[in-house]
Amino acid sequence: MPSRSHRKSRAGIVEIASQLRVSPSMVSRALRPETAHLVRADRRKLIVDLAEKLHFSPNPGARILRQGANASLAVVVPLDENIFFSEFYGRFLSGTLHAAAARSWDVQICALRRTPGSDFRGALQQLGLATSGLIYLAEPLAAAEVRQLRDYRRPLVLTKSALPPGIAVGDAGVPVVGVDNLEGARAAASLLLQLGHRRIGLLMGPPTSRDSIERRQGYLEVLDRAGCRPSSGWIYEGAFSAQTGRDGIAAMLAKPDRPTAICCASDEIAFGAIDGARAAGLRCPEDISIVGFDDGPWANACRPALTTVRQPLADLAERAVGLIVEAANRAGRPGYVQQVSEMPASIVIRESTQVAPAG
Amino acid sequence: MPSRSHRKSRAGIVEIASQLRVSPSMVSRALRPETAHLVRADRRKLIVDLAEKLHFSPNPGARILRQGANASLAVVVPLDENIFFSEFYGRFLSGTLHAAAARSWDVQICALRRTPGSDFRGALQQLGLATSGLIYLAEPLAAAEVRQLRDYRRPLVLTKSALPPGIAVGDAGVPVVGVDNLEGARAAASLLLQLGHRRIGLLMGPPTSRDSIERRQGYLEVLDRAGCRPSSGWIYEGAFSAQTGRDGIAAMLAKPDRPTAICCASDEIAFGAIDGARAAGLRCPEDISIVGFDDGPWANACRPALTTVRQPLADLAERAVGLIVEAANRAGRPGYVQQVSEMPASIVIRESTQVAPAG
DNA sequence: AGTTGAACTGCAAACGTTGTCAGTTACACC
DNA sequence: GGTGTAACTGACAACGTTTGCAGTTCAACT
Repeated sequence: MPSRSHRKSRAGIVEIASQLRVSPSMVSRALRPETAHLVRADRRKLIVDLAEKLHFSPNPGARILRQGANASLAVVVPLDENIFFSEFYGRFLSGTLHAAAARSWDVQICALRRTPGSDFRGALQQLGLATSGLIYLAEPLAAAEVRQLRDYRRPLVLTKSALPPGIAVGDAGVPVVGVDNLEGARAAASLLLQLGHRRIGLLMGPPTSRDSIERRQGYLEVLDRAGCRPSSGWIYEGAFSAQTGRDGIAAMLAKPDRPTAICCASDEIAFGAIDGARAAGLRCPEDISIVGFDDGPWANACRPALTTVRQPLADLAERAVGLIVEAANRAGRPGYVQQVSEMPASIVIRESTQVAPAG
Repeated sequence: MPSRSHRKSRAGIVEIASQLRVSPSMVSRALRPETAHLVRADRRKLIVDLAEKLHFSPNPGARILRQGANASLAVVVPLDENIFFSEFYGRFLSGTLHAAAARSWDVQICALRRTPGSDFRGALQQLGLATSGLIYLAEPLAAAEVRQLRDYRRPLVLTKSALPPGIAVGDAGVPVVGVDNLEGARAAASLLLQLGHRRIGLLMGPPTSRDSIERRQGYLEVLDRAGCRPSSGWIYEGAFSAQTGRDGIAAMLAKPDRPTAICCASDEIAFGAIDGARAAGLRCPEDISIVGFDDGPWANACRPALTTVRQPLADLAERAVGLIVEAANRAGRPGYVQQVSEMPASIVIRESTQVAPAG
């Protein structure tokens, strides 16, 4: 903990005031843009100069206390070594930073270590202590935890990915933002069909992941309608990792009949799939078309550049921040309006897809 | 800004006290672990229960004000869309989160938009308003800005990458943490020499980047000593991006004589180089060995897995947080001890390097 | 029953800033 | 010189919590 003697060294507003033989009020006024016009110019200059010289900065505690709240929100992330590597967290967070900066809000990022027995809501409470709102971006919650969250007394936004698959977004009782996985997956599957592919495989994420489930559903919906439902040997599930892509495609290629196109549940899986295909002597996109899901930075930097579904994570973050700020501003408390925001995902066509090879 | 009526809804310590006909002091004591033993068990239970029921959480402002400081630090990052994508920021930040969590400090991440004319120190001041310390992780500073920072009155740590190339780390006048680029680069170059490579090219980052300069120096030092200084056509500089790798290797392969190994200034450049080599019909590592610098998550996930220099960014972050916490705890102010911490970088040998081809 | 000490409790004073309110000054105008 | 108005100023009371201090209770001893 910061020592308390640290504070002793601070020159406060009264110190400045007494040196200048002015009242503290004047110093306060002179130093804040909103009220600066209230003090005579020459005096203001004196004050500002001295404040500058003394390296004055207002005591945050006092300011927060006085003003009742501070313009800051906390983002709760899992305490995981690699979270920033993931497209999802990285881009969402940077979007949050942007959106918050645009409103001159501060962003606090807290890691949440969840242990099964611990008081989840209490921990969250603790984390969000010094902020006006909370965006939950960490591991999927249990249904019971979502219920606990309903009466959380500060502005709170959940990401859809954190909502357990069993709960519909509309029933969460808490504002939820998410990407329209269904529509994105449908678009990807449709593209492959249009390119003439009929034998299409699926490389999906873990079956416990809401995102993976929704994407799978979107793919299958379109393929079913076209009469191209993949056989079970053409559906492979694993972690959201390159290794899953490599393993999955190896498994598919071991079968007698092989797909000419693959839908993946993430870019990373797609990279692994391209790599695995190459290792097996297949060229992408000539021999096999592959679409990812995310449109992370690598999608455009790798070769072949990846055709993929763009997750509008920045928009998502913008929306989440917007909801928080709005809720914080809503003076009275006219009850929670259930807010569900699904952001449209769109397909980005690059090099990893091509018309289906003849035969 | 959060509305002020928001606060009205809060049940404070006095509210609890009056409902229970106890003094606020008792409530305060009962609710904080440090002082809980001072209140009789039955009473404490009453208080804790009611606090729980009312979803009480202490007003952060008042607490901070009273205690003089709060256990939190701010990390200043650039307001850039892709920062989290970069290995550097991502891993450093996640390290910071870890280190802070271990000390139960909070981390606030602020984006700093730097405009040339603006008051840099003031902006920083503003950003770190509510925190006890600052880690500067954003764009390289100008020499004048570093000078301004010397008398920053709160614990502050700079990353070496942010220090302009003109200033020695020892002269910054501010604690600096960084990676020992020199030693890392030397190790990489030595490895290639040991593998029998003599024709070695360099794909470097921008000549304004301190990191790139130091890495280049490390490479050249070792190569010079072995009598293998690359000709100027074998040294290519660009952004820290895959495209630089692709462009650079294309340029080198256009020359009559080609290198058998390449040292890169970052993993990303190395990925581009591998890709470019492949596009030109060369296999990595059989025809050309390539080493990166960073050891980001992709280094191990791509094929061939990248031989690279591991940046101990988590250690770096740990050290930075440690310095901040220590400085915050140092009760008196026995002057700034100039702290320079260079963390050792070590080489990780994977698949992208091999003994030099004969001839 | 009186004494002692430990365990517990409440009062009141901070912490540093800001907004309200009631002045006080300065200045132009009659 | 008086009046009216606008511009400026200072005193003071919050904001909600923590903590030093001075009690008060209570059980265990003489």
